[in-house]
This record gives sequence, C-alpha cells and structure tokens, in this order.
Amino acid sequence: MVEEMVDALDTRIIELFTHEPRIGVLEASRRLGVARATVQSRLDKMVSTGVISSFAPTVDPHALGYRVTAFASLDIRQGARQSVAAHLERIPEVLEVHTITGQGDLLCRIVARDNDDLQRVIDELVGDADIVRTSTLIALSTVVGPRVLPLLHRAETGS
Amino acid sequence: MVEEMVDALDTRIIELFTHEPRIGVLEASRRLGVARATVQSRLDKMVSTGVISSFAPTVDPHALGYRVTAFASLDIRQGARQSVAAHLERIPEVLEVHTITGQGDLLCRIVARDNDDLQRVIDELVGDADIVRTSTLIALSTVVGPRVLPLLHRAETGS
DNA sequence: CTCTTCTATATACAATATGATCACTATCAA
DNA sequence: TTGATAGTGATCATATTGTATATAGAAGAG
Repeated sequence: MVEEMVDALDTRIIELFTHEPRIGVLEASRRLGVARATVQSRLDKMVSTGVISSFAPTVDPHALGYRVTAFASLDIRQGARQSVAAHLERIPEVLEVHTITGQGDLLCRIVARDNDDLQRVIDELVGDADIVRTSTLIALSTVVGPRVLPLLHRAETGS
Repeated sequence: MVEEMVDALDTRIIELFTHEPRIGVLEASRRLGVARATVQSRLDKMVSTGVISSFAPTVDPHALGYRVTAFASLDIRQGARQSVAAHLERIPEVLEVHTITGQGDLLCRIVARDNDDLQRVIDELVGDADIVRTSTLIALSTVVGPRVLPLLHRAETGS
C-alpha cells in the first residue's frame, strides 16, 4: 500500500464534515464553492483509499458512565500473545491493545466506571495465567484530546 | 452530569450506523422494524446526552503515511504542565495527551511516518526545557483495535 | 508539441429522504 | 385516575441523492 495524498480540498472536506457531519454532500459543495460531484468523488476516493476509515458515530464511554481511563502495560509469558489477546478481547472495558517495545509486552487502554470498578477490571485482566506482571497508569485528565486534524494538515500536499 | 442509559434499541441503532453509516434514518428504521421518528428521537437524545459525541468521519493516520504509533511518557518540571501542554498541542503528530498517575507525568500518543521520523518527532517533543525525562514505547502492532461496541453492550440496561 | 488521461464542472432527472407536524395508543408511576 | 413519556403511522412540501452525460482544463507521456 502506498501513502495516500490529500490536498487542501480534501482537508477542507474532512474538516467541514468533522464540524458539521450532518450537512450532506450538496450543502458541503455549496460551502466549499465546488461542484457536488467533486465533493462526492473526493469522499469516495478517501473512503476507498482508507484515509477516511469510517463515518461511524463516535461513542463516548464517559457519557456511558465509564469515567475512568487507564493504561495497563502487561508483561506476558513467552509465546502466549495469541491467547492473552483473545482473553483481553473478551473484556469489553479493554478498548485497545497494542504490542509494544520496551519493558512491557502489551499496552492496553481500559476504562471503568470508577476507581473501584477499575480494580475489578484489572482483576479480570490479570486473570490470565500468562500475564506475568502489570503496571497501571490512571489517566487523570485529558490534556490534548484525541485529534487528527492537525496531522491531516501536515500531511497535506505542499506543506 | 448523570450517567446516561442506553437500551437494546439504542445499541442496535449505534451498531447499525457503525457498520453502515450512510444508510440514513429512514432505512435504519426499516431495518430495525421501528418507526422513523423513533430512530430520529433516539439519535437526537444520544447526541444531546453525549453518548454519541459526533458523527465525524474517522481519519486513519496510517493511510496518510503515518505508519508508526508510539506512546511517550514524559516527566515534567513541577508546575510546568500548562506550558508543556501548549508545547505538545503545537505538534501535529501528538494525537492525544493525558495526565497520569505513576512514574510519568504525561502520556502522549504520537505517530510518525517511520522510525527515523519518530526520532524527529521525539526530538521536537523534548525540545521543551520543562520536560525532564521521556520514555517511549513503540506500538508494533494493534492486537485489539480501538472499539467501544462491546462496552456499549455491557452498559446496556439490563445486562 | 500533441495525444491521452484524469479531474472538475455543469446539468439533468427520477426516486427518495428529510424535517416538521399531527393524532392516537401503550406504558409506567404517582 | 391522572399525567407524563415514548412509540406509531400518517401526511406534506421541500431538498437531497444517485446516477448519468457532455464538456473543459490540467498534467503527464511520448
């Protein structure tokens, strides 16, 4: 797969739909001063190349009552990655797991309703015998929210 | 703010729009066997309560050529959190920053085009004199993708 | 320089979805 | 019993969509 290029128009389209997702293609084309078909085809292209991976609604765990976010780094037994991954996948509070370099083997992003609940989740997490050691960092606050728009600007052709 | 409840219909609506975001409210109501106004009002409610935080398109940094994801934990000088946060915010490759408990003070999710580029980003990152120490974990692979649907099911009323 | 290809544009049209109501019903709790 | 809340099914005018076409300009290959 080759690196996909985006230009200023692509960026503007994504920004517009990021801020006002419900406007529709026609209204977007009016706002951007281009033809409807242009917006249409740009969107299609970005979806097909994977730059836009989805238009799925973003669900906020916080609003669901999951107020605590934590990062758990797990040391796992040699060769047990597959089974541990399957174990983690079964826990809904585990939102994301990465294999990593460095001291731990896996880094998980987890959420819980509160600190007590976090303990429960961690207990469930380490309930796999192949997990040797864990260390947990609780996220106290979010300083820079999840974002990609600045990156998109940097990736833009000619910048 | 009170914890927001979701029921099975809410979950099905979100799932449907997650898998086929472009179907529209009418088609969704047909698929789910409920009235259009019901889907409409459920969506409106979930947006207003924040359960659905947005319908923004999801941009994939990987497709933009940012193939490396890393987590950097930063120790910062006492009382410099504000200025460091501002510094980090200026770096597009920094996608997310959390204040954390434990050894580090801040945890950042960063991306870069490749390993060399990651070095550049880290150099830029630590270019703030208030950053005392950093340790970086490179994400080698994603074992469990970012997800919230399983959590949504757990949060569902009566489960 | 010329040919080819790609992209954007303008326009058209039928089919469909939207937003906004409304009246009616069922359910639940006080 | 009385409200209050939610879902239903219906209507309506209007706007958007999906799809197609022909054209013009720009960029790249030879």
